Amino acid sequence: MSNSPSENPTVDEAPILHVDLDAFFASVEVLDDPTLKGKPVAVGGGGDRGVIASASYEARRYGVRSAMPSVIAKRRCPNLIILPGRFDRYEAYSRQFHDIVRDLTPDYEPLGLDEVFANLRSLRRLNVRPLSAAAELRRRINDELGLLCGVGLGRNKLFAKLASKESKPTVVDGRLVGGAGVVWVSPTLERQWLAELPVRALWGVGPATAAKLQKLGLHYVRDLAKVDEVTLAGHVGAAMASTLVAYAHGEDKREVTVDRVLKSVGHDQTFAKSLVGIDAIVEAAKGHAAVVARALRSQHRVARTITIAVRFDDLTSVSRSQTLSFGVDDEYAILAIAEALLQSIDIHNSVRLLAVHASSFLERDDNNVQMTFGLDPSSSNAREQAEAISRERQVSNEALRDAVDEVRAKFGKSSVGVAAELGERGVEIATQRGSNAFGPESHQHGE
DNA sequence: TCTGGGGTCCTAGGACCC
DNA sequence: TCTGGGGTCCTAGGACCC
Repeated sequence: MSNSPSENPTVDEAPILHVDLDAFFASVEVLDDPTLKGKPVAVGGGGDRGVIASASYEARRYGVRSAMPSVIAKRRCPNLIILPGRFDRYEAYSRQFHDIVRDLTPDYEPLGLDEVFANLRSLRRLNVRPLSAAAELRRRINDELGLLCGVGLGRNKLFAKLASKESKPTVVDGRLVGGAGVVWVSPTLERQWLAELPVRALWGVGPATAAKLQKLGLHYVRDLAKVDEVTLAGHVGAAMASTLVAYAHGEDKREVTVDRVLKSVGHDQTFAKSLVGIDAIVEAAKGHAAVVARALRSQHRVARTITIAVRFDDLTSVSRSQTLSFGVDDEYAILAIAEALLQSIDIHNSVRLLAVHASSFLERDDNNVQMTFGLDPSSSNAREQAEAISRERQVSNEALRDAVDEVRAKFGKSSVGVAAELGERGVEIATQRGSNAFGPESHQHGE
């Protein structure tokens, strides 16, 4: 369903562009180590519980796909080279990718490291044609980064994304076929094309929703176009029903949002060997808290809500969260809350995954605790600053202790003895940082 | 085939305030 | 005394995306 040669849409006809880098992580690995070229390469977890994040086209010929358990991937392709992933490298390439897109227009929105939506409307006055802009984008990404990509053009995000998928090469019977590079869905064809797609092709329809739709006899997008939205809402929820019906009619109100604001950071880890007992879990939580704290500080954020989640060996999960009246960004505070929350969970089984997340961000300047003590950033008196920080930390510690107490009170009934013991340790951990008020970290505030 | 780690958004119920 | 309803925040869980 690609563009016919005679068609050359204007920016008004094809305002939205979607670029998707081919086999991104795996391609970067091959660029950094040319001896991998032509071999089946994947990036992901190599262990028993690993999953493939990205697979080269050579690996795809054997049926290796992203999100596939590595054990299965190895079974399908015994020679598969599974690499652990070097995200700093992918981020470096991603930044260059974004630089190239930005040369086309600053009006773009990244999705993960390897995809971008761009709004071409601001190019109207420059008389830029979307097809030539897309071709130039591909050429630069290939020349300057050594990466291949697919580009889709459409009336909205829905069609641009579907088109970029269509632009990609696919594996059929072990052979690589197609790969138009740039695809535009023309208005005369878009309805019919959409109608024939399986519901699973739509954004937001995953395995669970697809199964529900299947039960309702809705297999293709054309089926969705005829369904009563209120009835559908009874099965998939109001928001999902509304967007699905809109998509089925080719409507997509999502804008290209240039500066999306980060809303949460977290760290998840699936252990090669499940953890047994609360002590091992709390020990692991220390590392998680440190990772999350670092992420918060690097984003210049403080978080009011700490969430922990555990997944047991039977694959059931539970989560607990606590929202504080103030924001935190250091590992001791995060750990104190996380530990109290962990104590509230009935650890009835060995634990395969532990997650610690932070959300409800406050700008540092809006943080209640700091506000209360009116730290004056204009003051050049280092000693005053240090004393203010010390006071602030003390109050932070008291507030933190109260917050830990609150968690204990909320969940404590079932395990009073354990909770009491935790409380002591929680405060001890919190105090540890307070005693460090004049340590290295105060410099960044002080002088 | 037996499921990662980084995130986003939605839902439903309860608490609380007016 | 018994009662309503809207708005907002919090919590737990689920689904989805790359």
